[in-house]
Amino acid sequence: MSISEPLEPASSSGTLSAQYDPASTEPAIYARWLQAGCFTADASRVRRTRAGEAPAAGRDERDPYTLVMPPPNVTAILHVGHGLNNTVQDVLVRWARMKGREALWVPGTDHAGIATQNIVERKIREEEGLTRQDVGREQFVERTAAFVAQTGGVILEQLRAIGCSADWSRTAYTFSPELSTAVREAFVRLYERGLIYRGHRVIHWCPRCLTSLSDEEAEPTETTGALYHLSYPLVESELPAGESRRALSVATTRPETMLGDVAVAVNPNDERYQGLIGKHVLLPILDIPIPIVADDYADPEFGTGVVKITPAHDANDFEVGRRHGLAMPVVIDEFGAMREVTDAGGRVPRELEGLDRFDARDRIVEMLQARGRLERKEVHQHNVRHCYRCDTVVEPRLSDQWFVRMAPLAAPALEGVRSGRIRLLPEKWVGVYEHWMSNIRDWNISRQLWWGHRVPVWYCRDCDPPNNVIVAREDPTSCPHCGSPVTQDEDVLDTWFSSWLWPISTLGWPNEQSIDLRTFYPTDVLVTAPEILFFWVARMIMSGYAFMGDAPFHSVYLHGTARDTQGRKMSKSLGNGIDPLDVVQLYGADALRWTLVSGMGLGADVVLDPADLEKSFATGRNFATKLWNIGRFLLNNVGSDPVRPIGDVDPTSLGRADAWILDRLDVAIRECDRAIGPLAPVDNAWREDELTSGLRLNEYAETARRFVWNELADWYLEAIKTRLLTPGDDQELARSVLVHVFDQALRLLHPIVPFVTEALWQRLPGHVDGMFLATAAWPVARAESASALVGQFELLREIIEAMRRTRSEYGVAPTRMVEAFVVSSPVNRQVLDDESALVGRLAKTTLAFVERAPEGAAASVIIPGGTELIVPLEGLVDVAKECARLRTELAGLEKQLTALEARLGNPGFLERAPSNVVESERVKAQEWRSRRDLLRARIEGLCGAV
RNA sequence: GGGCGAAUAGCUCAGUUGGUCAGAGCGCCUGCCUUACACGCAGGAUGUCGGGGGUUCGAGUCCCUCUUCGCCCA
Repeated sequence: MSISEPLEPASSSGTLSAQYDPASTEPAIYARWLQAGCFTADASRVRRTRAGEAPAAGRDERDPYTLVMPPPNVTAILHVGHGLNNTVQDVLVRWARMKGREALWVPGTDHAGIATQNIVERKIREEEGLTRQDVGREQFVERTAAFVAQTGGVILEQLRAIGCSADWSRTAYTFSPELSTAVREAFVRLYERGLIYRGHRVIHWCPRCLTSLSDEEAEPTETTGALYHLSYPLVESELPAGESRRALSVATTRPETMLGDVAVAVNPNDERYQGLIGKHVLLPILDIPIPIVADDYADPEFGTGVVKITPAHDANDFEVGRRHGLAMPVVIDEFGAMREVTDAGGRVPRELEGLDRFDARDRIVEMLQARGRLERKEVHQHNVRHCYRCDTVVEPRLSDQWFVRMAPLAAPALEGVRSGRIRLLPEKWVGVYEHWMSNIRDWNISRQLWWGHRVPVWYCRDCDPPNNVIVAREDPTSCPHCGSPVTQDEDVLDTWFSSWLWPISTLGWPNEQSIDLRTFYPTDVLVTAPEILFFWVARMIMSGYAFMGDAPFHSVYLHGTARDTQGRKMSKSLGNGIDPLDVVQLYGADALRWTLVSGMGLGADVVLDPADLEKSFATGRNFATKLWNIGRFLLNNVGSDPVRPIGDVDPTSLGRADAWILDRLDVAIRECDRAIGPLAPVDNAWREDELTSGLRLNEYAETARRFVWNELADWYLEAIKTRLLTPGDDQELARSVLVHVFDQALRLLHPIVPFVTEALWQRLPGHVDGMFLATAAWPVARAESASALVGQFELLREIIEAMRRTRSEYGVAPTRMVEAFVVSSPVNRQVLDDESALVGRLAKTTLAFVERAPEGAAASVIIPGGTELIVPLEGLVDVAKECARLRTELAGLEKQLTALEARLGNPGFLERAPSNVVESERVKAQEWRSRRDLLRARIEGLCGAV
């Protein structure tokens, strides 16, 4: 298919089908966009004023607008969460593109260390009955890479089906050679700055994945467990005189770790235990003496105030152990089984050896009970950390790991948000962010996995520490100090250590001369879910400052979560997910996108019913169909002959409806602009009032919808139907205005529903082949000017609506013509007289102008502005009912008027309220008074007395 | 245990800096196959803005408190 070919060969009748068919339209349009390069960013068009760079003269120059896509796992398949996330980004990037920015949306995937490794391990186990150890590291990595090459990145294809306008020519992958270079460079630089170190401490360990996890990856889950109260006997020979206790009671949730106990701790200020500090208790089962130490960590309020210390199996105990120089016996192995691992000679009884930690817990409790050392067991609520990838209970484990020293990195990142360089939306996340940043802990970045970036550290066989550690950009073959052989560290890096570089690495860093990096960094908005605020967003901000000296983006848009009707997060395991591709197939990508965008307040969750896609996505489908039908009407009635450009239309020739819809268009454009907000801050920092403004995608959607549906279709289209049928100048005028406002409406809507708008836009009369709505200009509102015609059309709408209400209230048959009397000012009378045909068509009413309301039974309405409408409706109007209705209206009005007049009579209000408010209240009071008087007169006339 | 946040129409939610903001969509009720659209058109109903107190000329909108529910961190 060629770009210049019409989208759909004109059918014999020249009309479109009554129903929009997204399935046949969307793929064709997407293919054209790609073919035309609509989504490919051109760095050479970008004006980026950097020191020493003069903007090139005489060229199409734009400011850049950059988004980096949160990279989905390379093995992921599209779910509605991705749909939501990427739709938001696509709306923004399409909007920016239409605003004339050089828009770049960088797509890509994440190699996802644990997740991908787990998948391939499972596959090998299922298909060949082998473990990865059987396969061997080198082989395993090769096979994983092959698996990724073969099946990975499916999700990026799927994103095209929902219309994502990413620049596929720049697709990135965290494990590509380029991005791997960035990872290594980042590691080496941080190491050189003293910000990466090897630490020996207790970390989170997943005994299933066999790797360490960062604090963020070990997710706490509220769990009902047990608190065991154990009795540790005091060493009697040491007891001070007068000590009556024979044992100390300690409470623990993990009795199996007692095998690794090396002390019990009490608070130094706890008077109950003053005399016992320095003495010993006998560790039950093992019957070895361990000291009673004083440490602030022991909380006098918790349990008995005595806490057992197991340095190798609890992070807090580890700190206590370090402070007191205690031994650190390791009694649980990497698989979570009881075993004498390190410094634990004789601590694991033979009968427990090799027993899983949870089985061992039961056994040990039995053993303690048998010895009379279990005092009691109580139900206990506490948080247990689980592996975020496989949900296994995390085991604290003493080991050597690589850490990033975070405090120095956090400082500028914290300041970036505090100073307004970066804003977080919704704003409530700022507090969460600041709290985390202010209490930041070092980041364990080493993983005992095979799938990932190998830690660029080598150890010399012969040198002594610390010279034996070699951290290098290029793989060394021998020790630079002594030439001896070197071996590389076995660990790989946390996947997030590559994704925290995403905004810089995808643009070419560490090559600081990279055109993309110089052109498109910093990026603009980061769109993601709050769940990964710490995992990813905060760390990207830190890396942006650390490596580029500037924030990676000026806005962080944290959107809500897709949930089912019971409020549960959609997930594969719950089976309550929605496949966006199902929705695309059934109703089209536009329906999916519209539903998501219009239903999503800033940061609010989107509730969908996975059991009823029709109900969930009808909103979007119906809207697309409505647009389609507006287009259909337009094409059928305007034809394909070119229309006069709106700029060439003489403004004084405009009719009331024309002036009105053009005014409504301006209002809609302004409101859309305000809702979606400023593209970027001026001078790199948000003003106070801008910190929370914009990115209200749902408001933008609603405004655009209201314009095209409730104003353009419901009123303008209806108003001009006869004009379009009658050849002549006025027909030309109406054609011109209609095509213009629909064109503008399509532009406003395109970022949200790109397919149907593009399909219609390309069919508008005068469309030049090869032009795309995707790259057309965003509408600009005209300068504000108050045309009398606009108010006159509003009067017509009021009259028509009043007539419709009256007819409906009295059950007048829809087809029956009704006569109504009008009492009004000469100006309004002239308007109504001019437009009698319109009123006749839209309200099925003929108007007769009178000086005063005629006598007799009639329904009546007072239009704002003082025009009276009296509808006789012989035989239908019930005078009593009408009087009651009018009296109710009058009562309500008088009540409000009383309150208003009280306010205006209040000196406090007059003195302290802004003058414009007072003034508008005065005007309002005047209007209400005259309306009240008219109502009273009407009631007197009809009902005799008020 | 600490911190943050939310409670607005039957449902899902808007409501930026206090001054018609009591709103939208869906749902519901009534009447319409009006030659673009029944995935539609016209009309309609519904809220003590969680309870209580306070500040203010004026409060869903600010403060305090209670209740309920989320999230994050220990």
